[in-house]
Amino acid sequence: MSIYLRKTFLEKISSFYSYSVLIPLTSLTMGKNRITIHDVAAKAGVAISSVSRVLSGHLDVSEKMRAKVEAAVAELGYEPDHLAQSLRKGATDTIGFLIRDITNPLFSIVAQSAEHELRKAGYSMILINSHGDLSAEKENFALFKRRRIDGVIASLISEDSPYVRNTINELGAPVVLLDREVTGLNASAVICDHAQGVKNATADLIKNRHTKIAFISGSKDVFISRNRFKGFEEAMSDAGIGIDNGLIRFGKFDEGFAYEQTKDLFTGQNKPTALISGGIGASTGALRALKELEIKPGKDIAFVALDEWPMFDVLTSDLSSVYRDPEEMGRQAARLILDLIAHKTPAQAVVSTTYRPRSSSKAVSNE
Amino acid sequence: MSIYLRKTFLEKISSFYSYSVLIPLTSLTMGKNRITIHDVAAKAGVAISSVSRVLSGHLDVSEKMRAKVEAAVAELGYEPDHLAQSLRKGATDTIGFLIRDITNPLFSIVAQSAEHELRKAGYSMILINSHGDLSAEKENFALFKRRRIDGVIASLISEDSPYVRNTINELGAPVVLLDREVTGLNASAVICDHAQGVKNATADLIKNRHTKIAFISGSKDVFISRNRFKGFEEAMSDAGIGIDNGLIRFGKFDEGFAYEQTKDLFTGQNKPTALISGGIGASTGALRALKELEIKPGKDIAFVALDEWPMFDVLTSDLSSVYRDPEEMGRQAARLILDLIAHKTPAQAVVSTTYRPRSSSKAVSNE
DNA sequence: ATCAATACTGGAAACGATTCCTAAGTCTAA
DNA sequence: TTAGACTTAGGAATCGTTTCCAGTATTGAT
Repeated sequence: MSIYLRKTFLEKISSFYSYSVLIPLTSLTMGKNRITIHDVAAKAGVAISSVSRVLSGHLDVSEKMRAKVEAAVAELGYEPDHLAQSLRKGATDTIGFLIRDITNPLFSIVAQSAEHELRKAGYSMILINSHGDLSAEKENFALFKRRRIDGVIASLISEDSPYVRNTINELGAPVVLLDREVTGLNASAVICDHAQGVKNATADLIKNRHTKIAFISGSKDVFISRNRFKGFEEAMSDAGIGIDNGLIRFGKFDEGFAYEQTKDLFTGQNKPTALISGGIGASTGALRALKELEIKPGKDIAFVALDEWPMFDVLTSDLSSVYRDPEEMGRQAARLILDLIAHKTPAQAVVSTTYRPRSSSKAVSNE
Repeated sequence: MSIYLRKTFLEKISSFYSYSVLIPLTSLTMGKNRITIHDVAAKAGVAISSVSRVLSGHLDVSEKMRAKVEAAVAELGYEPDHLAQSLRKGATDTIGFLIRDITNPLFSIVAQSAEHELRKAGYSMILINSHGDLSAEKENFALFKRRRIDGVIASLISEDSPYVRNTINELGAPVVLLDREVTGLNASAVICDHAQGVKNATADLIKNRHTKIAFISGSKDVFISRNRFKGFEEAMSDAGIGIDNGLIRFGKFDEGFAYEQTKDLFTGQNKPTALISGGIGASTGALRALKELEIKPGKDIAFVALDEWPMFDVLTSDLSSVYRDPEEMGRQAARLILDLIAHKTPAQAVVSTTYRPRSSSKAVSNE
């Protein structure tokens, strides 16, 4: 037996020589001499199945065997090949993270937080960006499938739709969605309770005698916009103030849209006295427009940004905000995907939002 | 409209309970019935080797064979298993990206930009964070090795050292380093020409009659600090101004260090009239300290931040900066690692920095 | 001392592809 | 018509593991 093994070992050794003669450069850098379970078995004089058994902590191994194998492993510095393990076991210990948009620093924090959490559980994370492109998103799911990812955390472009349902079903792996409501699927979700924070923010503006409050957000078809607007509506109706539809601007999430709408709002007939802008892109656009119009948030008008971005508190001129904790979102997403992999039933995690009043919302309406 | 919204919201609340009732079936979605090359071969009535040959575009296949196989592939919707391909080919088409620190939004942009570029070349990217912890960094390299990554892009914690050399050599895959000088290795690097931008910034401050310019940066052992300081020194010596060592503060990259140093500088005897802070963390700390001291950058003192962060231009009170393009860094890193994988010789890419004067550096010294 | 039960171990078959080697088939030329 | 060259297709080995199955050695009971 052991003779046979030794023979194959020598054969392997000799094959290294022929390789290195043929390709001296690559073999030097690429560490062609990978140590495999065969080498360990040969060194210890046992069968490869025994090595595997020891390493995977199987019950039926004698102390002598365990000692022999562990000595050989230590001496050779053997580490199992994750690739081969994956192929055999059918699990890659890898989670795909699909991010929708580069420009949103919030999501990169979510991603990194999720990565940290997953790593603790022995998983790695593959990060892919869709660049806001729907066909790229579909392609990315296909890539995940080919790579036999164990699960996906996704910040989707599209909303609940047959398309999403198909894609997720075809994937053949559990999915956690960020800020999306998708029903009737084997998918969990991390949902933010935007409404609560926006409601509090709006109520605070109303307390400062604002009634003409403008509201800019992305597409109305998307959960996040609807949910934010819901908080806005509730606060207004609680105060008995009618909503002026001319001040409500749904459209796109990008900076350009918010920029134009803000310009339009504050150069028109019916000027608002306060502005709530939904999303980081939108806030950026709105602030840029205000700057050009020489309107000072906190002085000339009241302003609340929905979502914060890195260094928000230090760097902005004391902007009020509705805050959600991106690290918490990442942690929850990781937890949910691990639960799904462990065959628990899908669930939703709700992350709360909090209104953080700063000086920009202190401007009092004098109308 | 609002009725619709309220309805979905209620659905959401109740979904905590209803989900598990509606969908008890995890195995249905888990697609156990994977289609393999065997299935395709059987369907087409040919050998699996022939299927492989067709799919890999090998020359010696007849038209009839190609048609048969392609029909079977299309009908079954077959997609090759990337895992099995990797094992056989010895390449995983995967690049590891090692990021040093979550808190730096600049690097998350670098990562995403690199990912975009690598994806175009058929590679995926695994993202791992070291959280500034040296032992975690070492572990992460080991993980990459076990996963048979084809190459690594790394923003290292440590500087050129035997430790780094060992780690990289043991990895057995090419490496691209970000902002690090490591010599005598099969490693490429993306290096930023910090000196140039800092020199221009300093010269501008000098032009406004500043001579007492404070300089805060991280550890002096690190390339980025040395290189930045070099630009500072050059501008000062060009102007014939001696450097006051009491105003130079090397230490750590974190916010806390810069905060303390700034407080110390501006409450001491020998107050500077201008401040250059190196790195995003440092700038944050410095700005926070200045805010507490009620010193206004651009009015009471001149201020230049090294590196920008997302939405820099809109959100800060017109801070001057030395800018480097993180997307360009990502692109260069991707290009370099692909070159190394293609067995080209290691190279360095130099990314330039530019001084962006804004109002915060316009304050003129009146001493 | 013999037999059954138990504890370990080794061999071999997966996992899903690629690729080398060889054999069969086709075609041209003598 | 047949030998030789050239295509084309199939079989089997391989990548590095895990895991099932069967076989041997050991133990305890009768």
